[in-house]
Amino acid sequence: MPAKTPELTLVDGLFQLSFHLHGLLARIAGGHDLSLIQVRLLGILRDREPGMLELARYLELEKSSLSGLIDRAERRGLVERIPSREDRRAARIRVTAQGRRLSRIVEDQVATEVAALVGVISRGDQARLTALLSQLVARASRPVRAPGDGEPV
Amino acid sequence: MPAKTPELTLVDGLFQLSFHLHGLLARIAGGHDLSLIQVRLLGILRDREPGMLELARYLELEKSSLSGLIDRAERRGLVERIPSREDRRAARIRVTAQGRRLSRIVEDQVATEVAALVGVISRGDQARLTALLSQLVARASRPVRAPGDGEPV
DNA sequence: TCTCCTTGTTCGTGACACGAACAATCTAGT
DNA sequence: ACTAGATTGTTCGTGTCACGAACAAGGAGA
Repeated sequence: MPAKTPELTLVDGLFQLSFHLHGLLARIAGGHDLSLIQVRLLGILRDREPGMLELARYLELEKSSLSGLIDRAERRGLVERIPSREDRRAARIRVTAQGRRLSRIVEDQVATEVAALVGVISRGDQARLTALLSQLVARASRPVRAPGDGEPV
Repeated sequence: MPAKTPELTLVDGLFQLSFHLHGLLARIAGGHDLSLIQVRLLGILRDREPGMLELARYLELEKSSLSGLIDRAERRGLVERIPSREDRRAARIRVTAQGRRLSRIVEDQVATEVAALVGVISRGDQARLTALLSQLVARASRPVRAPGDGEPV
């Protein structure tokens, strides 16, 4: 493995930006007494009303981790447990009006800051960057497949 | 599904990629029983031997948070506290050979996976992406200064 | 009915982070 | 030299987040 290839610089750039964005998000969320995971939670609940297990899959958490997370969010009035009528074990998680409001505020603030950040490059470059990122994200969200694997049927 | 503004799509792309990279790093680190913060710690110690306060600044942590972090890393033989001879309160933190080895393994694995990820775009596009990221990172790493602030003396 | 599966909680453990309070030491002013 | 204050790092109590094991309750199929 050669030491200083152009790829390494790209890797560095990707991670530096990645850490910066995470820090930005954490800082803004923290300003509203929210953690990253809670922001993700509210984001997911924006257009869904999942059960605990479903929510655990979205967040890639164990179900046991979720109980406490929802407990704390519910205690703060951000979400509520809606008991299911078909299945008396189950509950659906719904974001409250307050949770939605808070989520919006954070989103707007993040969008503003990131817009300021990407404002340093030209419109055309922004479009190019968007296109490049789209390709990477598309690849990233596809499960890694061993070479020679065919398309799943 | 055309978005309202191109910026929003760019923001989404940035965050999706950012989360993916964080997850990738966390997954690889976890495979070696390391947390993200410990990987960062080892990375910083790669070419430094800072005191606790200096290290806290690098990691953006409170000094009290660091004691436990170093305790755990030291217990696992990844770092060691070197008592300073000039100042008997202070200690410098040094990565051990084992810590360096582990850090290398993680770095290589990450580099490999990210290289595979960026491999989906052409060499030329990789260079373009690197250039664009560099601009963003340069902007990001400049501290935001309030209007009227002078240079610190 | 009787079993097995599913849904969600509880409990114990541990990493991580913070602030307040503390001990030890260094430094400056007198 | 001596004292007052600053600096370095730890300890302690608190809280969030995450996990796995064990559990209760309800559903579903034989």
